[in-house]
Amino acid sequence: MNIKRLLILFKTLNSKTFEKGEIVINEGDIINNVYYIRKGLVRSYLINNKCEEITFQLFTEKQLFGNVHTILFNEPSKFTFETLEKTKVYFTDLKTFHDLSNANSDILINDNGNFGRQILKQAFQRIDSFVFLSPEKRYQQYLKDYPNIINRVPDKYIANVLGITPVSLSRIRQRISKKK
Amino acid sequence: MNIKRLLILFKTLNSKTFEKGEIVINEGDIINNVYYIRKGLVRSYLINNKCEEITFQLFTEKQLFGNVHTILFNEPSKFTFETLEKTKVYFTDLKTFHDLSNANSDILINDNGNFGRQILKQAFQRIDSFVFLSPEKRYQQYLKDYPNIINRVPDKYIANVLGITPVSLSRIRQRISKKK
DNA sequence: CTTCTTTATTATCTTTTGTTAACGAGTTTA
DNA sequence: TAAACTCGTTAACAAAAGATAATAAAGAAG
Repeated sequence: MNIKRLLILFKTLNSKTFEKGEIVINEGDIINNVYYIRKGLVRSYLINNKCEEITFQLFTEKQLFGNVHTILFNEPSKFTFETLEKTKVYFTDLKTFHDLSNANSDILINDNGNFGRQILKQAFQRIDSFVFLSPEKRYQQYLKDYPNIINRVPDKYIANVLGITPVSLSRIRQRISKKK
Repeated sequence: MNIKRLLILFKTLNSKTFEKGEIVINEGDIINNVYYIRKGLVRSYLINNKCEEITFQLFTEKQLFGNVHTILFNEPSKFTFETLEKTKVYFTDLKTFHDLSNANSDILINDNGNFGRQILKQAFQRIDSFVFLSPEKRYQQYLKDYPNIINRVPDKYIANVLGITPVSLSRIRQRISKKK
C-alpha cells in the first residue's frame, strides 16, 4: 500500500464506538459501509417465518464486515447487525473504498485483507464445512478457526451458525467431552 | 461495457470444446483462467480421506467458473473440474480479466455478470440454504434454482452438493412424491 | 443479596440421517 | 449377446437430530 492511498485512508476513515446491544445495520437498511472491528463483537441475524431470531454470522477483532446485500447487489440488507459487546469500529463508505481500489485496481482480487477476498474466503470455507463435515466435526472446526469467539457468545448463536439447533449442539458438546 | 473493453475482450477470448469426461482443471493445478460455459456441464469435486469422490459444485450454461483457490488465494486448486457433457467454454486468463477490470475498476463490485460477484452471490445463497433450510427444503430450493441441472446429472452428485448422502436424497425424493 | 430473565443441559419421543447391503434397471464393455 | 459396472431405490439397524418440556445454572437487574 503506497503513501497516497494511506493518506486517503486516514482522511476518510471514520471511527465509532457502539455500546453492547446497539444496532449497526438494520434489516432493510441500504448502507454500504465497510466496517473493520478494532475491538468487540458483532452478530448478524434475521427473523425467520416462525418469528425466531437466527444468527447468520459472528464477527470479531480484525475482521471486516458489511451489508453484503447492498454492497454487492444494491439491495436492502437481509440481516440486522448488532453488537454483542462494546465495539469499536473503523469504517468507510463504499465509494471511498472504490477510490482506494482505483489506485490498485486488482485490490479486490490480489491484496490481503480486502473486503471481497476476505468475505469470499470465509464463505468458501463455510460451504466446505457444510459439504464435507458432520455437524460434530463442523463444531470442532469452528472452535479451531474462531477460538476467540466461542467463550464470548451464547452457544445458541453458534448453533445457528453451524446450521443445527442449540439442543443438538449441547449434545455434541457432551459427546465430545465424553470421548476425552 | 464500452467498445474499447469489448475489443480487448474479443482479442483475448479463447474458446475450447471439451468432450464428455474431460478434465478442465486438475486438483493441484495453478491455473487462473476464468471460464464461461456456452454449452455443457461441469462439476468440481475432490477425493476425501475415505477415497470417495465428493462433488462440490455443478456448473452449466451461462455460468462462470474457475479455480477459486488460485484466482483468489494464489494456491493450487483444491478441486478437479470435469465435464459431464460435451462442453464449449470461452475463457481468458486472469491478467486479461484484470485489464478489463482496469477500464472500470469497480467491475468486481458493481457490474453484473462478473466473476467475483457471481461467485459471491452463489456462495451466500448456498450458505443461506444450509443455515436456514432443512435438507428436504434445500433440495426443493435447488430444484427451483437449477432446474436445468437436475435431469442431466446423477443424483449422487446433487446429494453431495446438498451435503447429504445419496441414500438420504432418495428417501427425500420419495417423501416429497408421497406428499403430492 | 435477591429476584427475574436468559441460557444450557437433560429427558422423552418422533423423525431423519448415516451406514451397509441387497436388488433391479440401465449402461457400458468385451 | 453376455458379462461387468453404475446408479437409484429399498430395507434394516444404529446413530444423530428435531421438537418440546422440565430443570439447573448462569447473568442481569433491581
